[in-house]
Amino acid sequence: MKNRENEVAKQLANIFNKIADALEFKSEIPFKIIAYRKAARVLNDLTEDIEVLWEENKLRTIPGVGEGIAKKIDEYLKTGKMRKYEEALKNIPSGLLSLLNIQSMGPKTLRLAHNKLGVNSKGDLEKVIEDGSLAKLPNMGERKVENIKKGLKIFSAQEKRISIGVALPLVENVINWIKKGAVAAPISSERIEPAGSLRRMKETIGDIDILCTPTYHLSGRGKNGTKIIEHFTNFPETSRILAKGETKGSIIVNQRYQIDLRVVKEECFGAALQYFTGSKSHNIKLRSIAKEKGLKISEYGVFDGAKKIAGEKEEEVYSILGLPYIPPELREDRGEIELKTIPELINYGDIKGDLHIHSRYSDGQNSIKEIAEFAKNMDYEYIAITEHSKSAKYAGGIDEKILEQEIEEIEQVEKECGIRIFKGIELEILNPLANGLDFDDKILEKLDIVIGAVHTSSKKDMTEAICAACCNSNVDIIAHPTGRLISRREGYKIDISKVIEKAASTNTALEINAYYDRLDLSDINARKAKENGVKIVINSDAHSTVMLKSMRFGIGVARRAWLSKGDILNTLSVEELEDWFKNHKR
DNA sequence: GCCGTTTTCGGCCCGACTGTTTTCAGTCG
Repeated sequence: MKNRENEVAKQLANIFNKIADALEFKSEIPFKIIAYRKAARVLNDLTEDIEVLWEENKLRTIPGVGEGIAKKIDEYLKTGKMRKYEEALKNIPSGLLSLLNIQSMGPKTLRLAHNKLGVNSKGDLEKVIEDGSLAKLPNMGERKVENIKKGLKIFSAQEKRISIGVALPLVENVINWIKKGAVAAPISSERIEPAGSLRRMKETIGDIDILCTPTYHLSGRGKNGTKIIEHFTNFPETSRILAKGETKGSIIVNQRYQIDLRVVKEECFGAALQYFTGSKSHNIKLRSIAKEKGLKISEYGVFDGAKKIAGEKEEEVYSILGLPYIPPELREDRGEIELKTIPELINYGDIKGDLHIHSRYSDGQNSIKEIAEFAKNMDYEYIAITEHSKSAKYAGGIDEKILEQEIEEIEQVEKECGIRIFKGIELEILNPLANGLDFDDKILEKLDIVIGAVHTSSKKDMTEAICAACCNSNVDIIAHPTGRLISRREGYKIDISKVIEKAASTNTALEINAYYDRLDLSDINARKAKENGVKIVINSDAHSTVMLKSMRFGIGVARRAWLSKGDILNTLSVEELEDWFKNHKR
């Protein structure tokens, strides 16, 4: 039996990453660090159950796991401990290594700040920035400190928010846990749903809210709410219980994530769901509309004087105000309340294929065949294999010769698996000085799909280079157009409005990259692109088969951007898409 | 610490960029 989302493999990945951080901090040989990081990455995305592999003595079949790491995994699975981990973290204050996540703060700088200035925490770091002592260290200066300060700002802003990619699976686990503790109630229609920014599919989430009705009760006697909440607070990964009552429970999970559960009566569930979903400004506007009509909205329902006139279903709350039902992803007070008709948003089942996937040929984890089979199981009609091109050396970029070999393999697998596999490349857009694209047109013409992409973190303005790529008749899509990483860095320097205009005039599609730390384009930019008539494509940018599942985060962004099925390239059928590839730049 | 159609030892992770220097150290992808 597969354990929950391969929890143990993820724990191990986390441990190996921390070891790598610690070794980096101690300036160990880089190759060891790389090896730990690789093992961590592979374990994090592992599809097989790690404990099964362990029992069958097959740990070493995992790529990146050799004798040393296999031994450490074995030790951990046997004893729940790992000596190497404890040893690596010895003498390093807890919390210090997390500062490595600050942009421009690498292991060398951190060590220097720690050794010379006694920096042990974020607070210490802020202090030595302010009093100027950090800038006085060797090889440091005003500008470096300024960059760290900026990095710190992003780090602080994101520190308390949870990425949707972490929050959603976590909530699903918690909901399953609550359901598992429930006994089918005599009344049907028991309900449990996440609310808040998570339900609105925001890219980052503050606290996680879950609502349920008391019909989710445990066997035994006692008040329903109390029982449910008692069970909720026993969630295995709970590190602290903040509150535990009859209608509300609140826990901290894994030392970091706050989750609230509210138990609300069946007849109020719709109103409560609406209320707790927000956003705040959306709700304020609804309340003012209600007021004009002489009504009052609260989490308990819609009231005409003392009389409750709606509340069981969320739809009622809107209809009673004379509004169409507004999907959660639109509730940001960005004009959705004023709409006469709500756009038909793309649905989670509308995507027919994934057009940006890496296999083992570059830095992906799986073979083309594994990817094809997985995609077929997801009911996709097609996929595209798009490795990094040769200049992306750090990501195992491939040259023309290997690309030709890969094309042959793709054709072979396509025959075997019966799913259309487009032959593609994620083509490096070189920085302005290096001029142009990574491959010449001759080879690009052989491919079905060319995705132009920038990866280098150059501070040069990339607008012109990307616009030039749009003008190339072989380039179909621009991947992750701004290059931001939500938790770590702003994008590269780019005038996104210009890129959108150029994409529109050249019929180049722009990507919503569904990887949860990118979600790039953002909902705001994607909406701008739509308004300019740009085609959007939602891609997973998967480096492993598991990552193919992250498509839903991209669809969330698309919904928040008011996109419909018709705006999105990979809702087309195979034939329509082939047609598009052939003709969009003619 | 991993890995092997060149190897059980000796490669692997390299190049661009920034900001610090006066020839180079550190970060990033």
